[in-house]
Order: sequence, then C-alpha cells, then structure tokens
Amino acid sequence: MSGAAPSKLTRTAPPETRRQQLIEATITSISKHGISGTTLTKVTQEAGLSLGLVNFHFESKDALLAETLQHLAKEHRNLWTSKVWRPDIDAAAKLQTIVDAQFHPMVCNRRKLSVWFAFFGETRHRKSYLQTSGAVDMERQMMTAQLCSEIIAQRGYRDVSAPDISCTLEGIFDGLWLNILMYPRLFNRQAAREQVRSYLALCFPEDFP
Amino acid sequence: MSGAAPSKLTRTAPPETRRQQLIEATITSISKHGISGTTLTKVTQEAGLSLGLVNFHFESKDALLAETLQHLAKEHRNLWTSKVWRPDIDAAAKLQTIVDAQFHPMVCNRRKLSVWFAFFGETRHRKSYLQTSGAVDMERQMMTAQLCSEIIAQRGYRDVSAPDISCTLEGIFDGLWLNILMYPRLFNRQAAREQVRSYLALCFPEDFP
DNA sequence: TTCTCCATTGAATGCTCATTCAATCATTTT
DNA sequence: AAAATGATTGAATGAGCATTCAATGGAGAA
Repeated sequence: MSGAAPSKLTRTAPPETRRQQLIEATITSISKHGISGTTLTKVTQEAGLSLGLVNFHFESKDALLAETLQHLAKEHRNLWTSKVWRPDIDAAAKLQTIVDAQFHPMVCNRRKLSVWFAFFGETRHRKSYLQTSGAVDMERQMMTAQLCSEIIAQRGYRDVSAPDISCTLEGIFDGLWLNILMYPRLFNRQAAREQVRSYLALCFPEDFP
Repeated sequence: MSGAAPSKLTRTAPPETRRQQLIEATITSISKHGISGTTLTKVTQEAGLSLGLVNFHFESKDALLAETLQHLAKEHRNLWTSKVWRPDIDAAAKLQTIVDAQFHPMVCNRRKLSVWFAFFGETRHRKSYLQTSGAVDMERQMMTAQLCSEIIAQRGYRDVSAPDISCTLEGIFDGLWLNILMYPRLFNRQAAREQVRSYLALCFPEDFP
C-alpha cells in the first residue's frame, strides 16, 4: 500500500478510490435495474464520474461485475472468519457467529441481496461466481459441519447428523435471504435470525436454549 | 376455442402451439445463457422458428418473459393444489404433498431452477414476478401454515409455532433449490426431500417418523 | 515556472439487438 | 378454382450499448 486516500475533493484520485467508487455504484445500479439493466452509463452517472473511467480502471464491464461480486464475498467472509479461529470461544458460539454474519445489516439488506441474487441468476457469470463466492460458501459450510460435529461429540447428541444440519442450514440461510429480498414485509433480519435459532434449538436443545 | 391442435407436421400451427414452443425455447435459452444473454434470435433458433414469430405471437420480448414465468408458476402450483383440498387426506400427508411438489423432477431440475433464479435476480421483472408466482408463493405458505396449525392442534404439540415453521419451510425450500442449482454435486432432489423430512420430524416427531 | 506523467473526459465507432413490415406461403371459405 | 384469411419469413430499421481514443486537466518533479 502506498498511502491513505485523500479526503480532499480533488478532480483526480488514486486508482483504488475510483475502483471502490465504481464498485459501490455498480452495486447500487444492479440493485435498482438488475444486471441486464446495468449499463456503464448508469454506473458512471451513479458514481458521478465520466463514462470512460470504467474502461480505464477495469479491464472491461465483465471485470467490473466480477470484482463487484468478489467485493461482496470478501465483505461477508470477513464478518465471521476472525472469530471462528479463536480457541477461547466454544463451538456453539462460533456457530452463532456465522449465523449473525449471515443476517448482519452490512450484508443482509435489500440493496446487497439484490446483487447476490442477480449473480445467482446469471449463468454467464456462474464461472466467475464459483471461483470467488462459491469458494466462500463451501468454506462456510465446511466450517458449520465441523462445528456441528464438535457440538454433537461434546454433548453426545443422538439422531442428528452434522452434514445434514450444515446442508439444511445452508438452505435456510439462502432461502431466508431470498424471502427477505422478495417479501420484506413478511421476512426480516431479526425474525430470520430467530428462525435459525429455533432450528438450532430443535437440533441442539442444550446449546441453544 | 376453435378445435384441437393438429398432430401433423405442418408449416403453420395454431397460435397456442407456437406460444408453447416459444415459451419452452425461452426456458431453455435462459437456462443456458441467463436472462441478459437471451435474445429473440437465440429463442427462435432454439425453437426452430423464424425471428419474426415472437413479435407476432407475443406483444414484446418482455411479455414473452413474463408469460414464461407464469407458465412455470402454474406448472408448480398444479402439482399440489389438487390433493390439498381432498377431505380424505390428513394434514401431515398434505404437507408431504407440498414438499414433494417442491422437489418434483418436473419443477426441480437445473433447467427450470435456472429460470426461477434468473427472474429472482432481475429487478426489472420483479413486479411481474410478484403478480404471478409471488401470489403462488403466498398461497403455498398460507397453506403450510394452516396445515401446521392443524397438526399442532390435533396432536397437542408444545413449543412449536405454525407461522414460524411455515416461514422456515419456505426458507428451506428456496435455499435448497438454490443449492441444487449452484452445487449439484453436493445437493440433489432426493437428499433435499429427506432434509425437509428431517426438519419436519424435529418439529412433529409423531407425524413424520 | 515549465515539464512530465497520469487521470479524466466524452464524442466517435462499430456492434448487437428488439421490433417492424412487405412479401410469401398454407389453409379455409366461397 | 379463386378468393380470403391467417401464419410465417427474414431483411431492414433504428435504438442502445461497450469500448476506444485523441484531447484536456491537474499535480508533482525539476
């Protein structure tokens, strides 16, 4: 890193600043118009920058979209990875951290959820998706499966399977995301979080009372 | 209605036949190329028909997309609505019918799931989505909530809430759909069906042994 | 100050696409 | 058979788009 971004309002700015501005504007545009309705003209207008800047700071429109998704994936991942490796936290609390990350306001809001599902729906981008956030999804599911195993082993639960629970959890996560996006009056972050907790209480009654 | 569709291979065909062909080709195209990659040229080539036919049989490309989604929504709805009103079937079996519909091969395959999530991701079409399949989603959730209430009342279950379970079920349905679409090696219809059954067994152990 | 180096601008380019429509073909009616 | 009706075709049209690039602007180096 060469230095911090200048806070002054200058015409020119370091490339990293412009890239972040364009990525944020892309998120906004996709959330408003979908991927097929997102044009470089709309993105640059949203960012208050001129049309040509995208192809100066990014290789192409596709590259901008791919990096936008990477940005979201990293942001999400950062919410839980730090705590999950700490030895002083027990498995149930770590699992709760992953759940909290899933429904954290920074990630779980209609603006960002729109973008996630826009990418999920675009086969053209699935390849780049599988390389970035797909890896993050896998990593998270491996981790929840691991944590469930630990919980089961420690408490000696019967009739529950760690891989099954982690699969169902993945399902509930994505499904509640979709429903929060589509039906915000019926579904919201807090209720979703509690629904997941109810599910975990059914699986592990002693750890999630 | 003038008459039945001719089975002979003729150059001309009744409008309804062409409309169905074009809708099927649209499903195929969206599953292959996404919504933003679906052009009328690709759709008509897929259908083996000429370019101009779309605007003859449909008002516009957008109308074709909207009717494609309606087609999927009806097809899905038809899988469970007939059984659910029969008085000779108990609530748990009706709930199982809804679960089976969700993971029926006719609905739950990668070709069709691609299209569902392509629409979920497109804000441009979300309005038309809410008017068609949104209504179907609501209807299904109302029904599962109703059936859960009946099960709870009949068996006298404690510590479970019908609205919560129906919300979680909706979440699991959509989430497993997404995971089957994205990660077909880890998720499949049969396993998904069993995961839902495990969840229902946790909620209603006496009805889903 | 003057020079140099990037960042920035937005008009121009060339491409893709939805839509139109005049012409053609098939079927039904008279 | 001839006319009328309706379906089909695909080239032409024009709008919108990503990308390019020559010109301009501004910040720091000399």
